[in-house]
Amino acid sequence: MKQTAYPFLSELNPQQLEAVTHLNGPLAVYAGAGSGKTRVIIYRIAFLLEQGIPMENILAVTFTNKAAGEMKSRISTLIQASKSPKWMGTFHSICLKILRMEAKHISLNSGFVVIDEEDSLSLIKDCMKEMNIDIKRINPKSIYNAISDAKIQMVELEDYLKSAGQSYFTEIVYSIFSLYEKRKRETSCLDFDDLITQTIYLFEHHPAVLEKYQEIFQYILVDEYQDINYSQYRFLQLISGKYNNICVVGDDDQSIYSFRGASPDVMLKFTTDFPNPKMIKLEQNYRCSKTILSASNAIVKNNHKREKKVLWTDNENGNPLHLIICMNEKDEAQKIVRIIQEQKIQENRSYNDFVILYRVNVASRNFEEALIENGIPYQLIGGYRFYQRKEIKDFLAYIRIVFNPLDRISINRVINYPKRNIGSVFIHKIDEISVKNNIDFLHACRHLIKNDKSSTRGKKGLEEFLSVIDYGIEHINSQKLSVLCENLLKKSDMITTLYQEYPDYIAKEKEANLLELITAIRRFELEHPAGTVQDFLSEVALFSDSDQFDAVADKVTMMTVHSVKGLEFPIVFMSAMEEGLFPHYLSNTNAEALEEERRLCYVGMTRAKKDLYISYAMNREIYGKTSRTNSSRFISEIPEEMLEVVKGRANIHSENTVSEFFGTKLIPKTISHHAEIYEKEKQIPIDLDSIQTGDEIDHKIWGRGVVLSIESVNQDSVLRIHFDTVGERLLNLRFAPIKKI
DNA sequence: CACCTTGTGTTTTTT
DNA sequence: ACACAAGGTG
Repeated sequence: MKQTAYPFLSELNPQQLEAVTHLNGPLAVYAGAGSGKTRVIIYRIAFLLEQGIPMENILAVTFTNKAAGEMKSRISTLIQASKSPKWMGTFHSICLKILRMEAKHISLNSGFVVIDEEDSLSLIKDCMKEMNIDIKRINPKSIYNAISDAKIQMVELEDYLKSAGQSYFTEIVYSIFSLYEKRKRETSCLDFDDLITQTIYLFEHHPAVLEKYQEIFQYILVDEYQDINYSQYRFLQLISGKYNNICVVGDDDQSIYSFRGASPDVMLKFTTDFPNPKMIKLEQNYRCSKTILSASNAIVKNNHKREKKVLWTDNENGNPLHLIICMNEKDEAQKIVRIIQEQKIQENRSYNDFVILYRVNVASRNFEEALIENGIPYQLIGGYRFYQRKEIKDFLAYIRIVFNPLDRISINRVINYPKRNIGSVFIHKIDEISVKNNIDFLHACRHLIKNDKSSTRGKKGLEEFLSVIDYGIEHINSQKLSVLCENLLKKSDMITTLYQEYPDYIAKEKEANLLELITAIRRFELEHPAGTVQDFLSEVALFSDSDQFDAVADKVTMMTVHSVKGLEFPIVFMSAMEEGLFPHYLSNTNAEALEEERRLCYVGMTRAKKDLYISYAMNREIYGKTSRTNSSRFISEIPEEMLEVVKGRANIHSENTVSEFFGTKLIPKTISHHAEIYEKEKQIPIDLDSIQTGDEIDHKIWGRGVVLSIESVNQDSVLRIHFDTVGERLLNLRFAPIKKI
């Protein structure tokens, strides 16, 4: 190691420093929540570069593309160089890059298309229909899961029955699996899992290629190692095989993707998997207050399957956790919104200090409404992803067909959209022509147009469809992608159709989304001058929710607990903490799944730097019906002295009566809280109608003040009050913590 | 073939 | 509540 002083190394604690400067051989860093994990990775890369290791010999695998992007820019700042690491991204994007370059070795068309889960599902449905398997009796999603599982476990199609066992179900899976693979091959498509497994296949069958990449990837870093699955693990083993300079960073307590094939013990197994590994534990937390950290520890320590570690922090004790008890989900949303408004004014917070977390995406609805109602800017991460919206996927389908006329999934999607009188009967007819003449579907279409002299409405529609596609194919080389897309959009008549299909305001939004897509293509052209349309399309397919999170925008963030991993916020709301929702009822059946829910809860809680609010509603409408809830067992795992019930007026618009308040069944430990909150709710500090100009009031924080005026804004009363301490302030009567003197 | 009605199921988390 | 599929009618 060179003896130069690296100024940035002085910012590290001894363990971090050790992890950063460990040069050769396998290294596992157990990095607890908030222990400076990202910092270690970035500094380590910077250190490697300082040691003279070329940028292109460093591979850094991140969990999201966003994380990769952030890492790139942070490294550039740190080493003050404009060039950024070449090999940095998710497993999927890295494998994609390799496959594009090496496709020829495994007789793959290098212009292959990446299909997302929705596409995979619709392809599976098509296969099932073709095989006369009733979609109602067998859930296509379960087939998809079975296929995906097999791929993750690196079970090849031929070995599937041997490996999964012979049963009614596996036989069906096997037959659909076969057809699914055949269809994908015919149309040059790869699904998410193929990206990884095909790369491994490539390496295993072409030692020379593997060796080339082993030589390239001299230093490997893997973030969120606890969330990798078997195939990804296999990939790492292969590429690290020569130099063995692999550094993995993770936290088994934050393993929350076992449903995707990750298993928390990969982390624990690292020592036996790689030769002479070094282990470093980072146990100092720099993020959370003492209270938040110990409450989180109190929860996660109930898990049995974990590496023992004790996180500690030098941060101050901070406030207790805040428990918000709500009548129903609407009340919950209002209470949270009020707290945000209150905190913003009183603590001078900005909106991006807050994040509202929930276990399931559907829960975002009420918060969204409440935030809109109160004019609070927000960003919603997940749910309906931009590139997954129907209109976007419809239009992308046109582009995909133009560039890959074999793409049957896309053809099926838009051959009759906009409506062209092409129904299932007609499509079947084309299929027959295609089989009989041994030509692909699109050629069969042309064949039909030429040879079928009848003039049905469908035939006319087909001509229209072909003219759009042909226009695209014709100008594929003469027009820039963005220009071509603009023209295709016009030709396809999609926008006119949108206005016929939807009410104006919705159609407008969808049109805006499509224009946004064109903008995104233009941006792509600028950023990747050499990029091909396939590159753009795959980028789109691998684009994830969390990629759109904008930390700078002054907006309240809403996202699932899963997607918040890796982020931190001063103030965190964990909402809908009820049995059945969190832990989710589907995880209630086995102990392992329950432990994962607990880890998930831990992940959510440890995002909070300063204040952690936990809320639950005693009645919740979910999937169409309202039912009583029980508070989450995780709440009762928090030591009582760390928890303080938030006072607040019950939602006056609530349909629930006070007697229902006590009807809720409770986990024993929280009963006292309920009794308490009920008493507090009764002592509402101020009466809505009893305030008038000139009254003297007492504010929780600012003390004595005089009401100067009362205005009505929307449905709220806004008080202008002059305080002795801070002067004039505007307060909303609905949530101002004031008492009349 | 499109449209409407009815019925049925399905609802975790994501690259 | 919602989405989707099937089934019937114009």
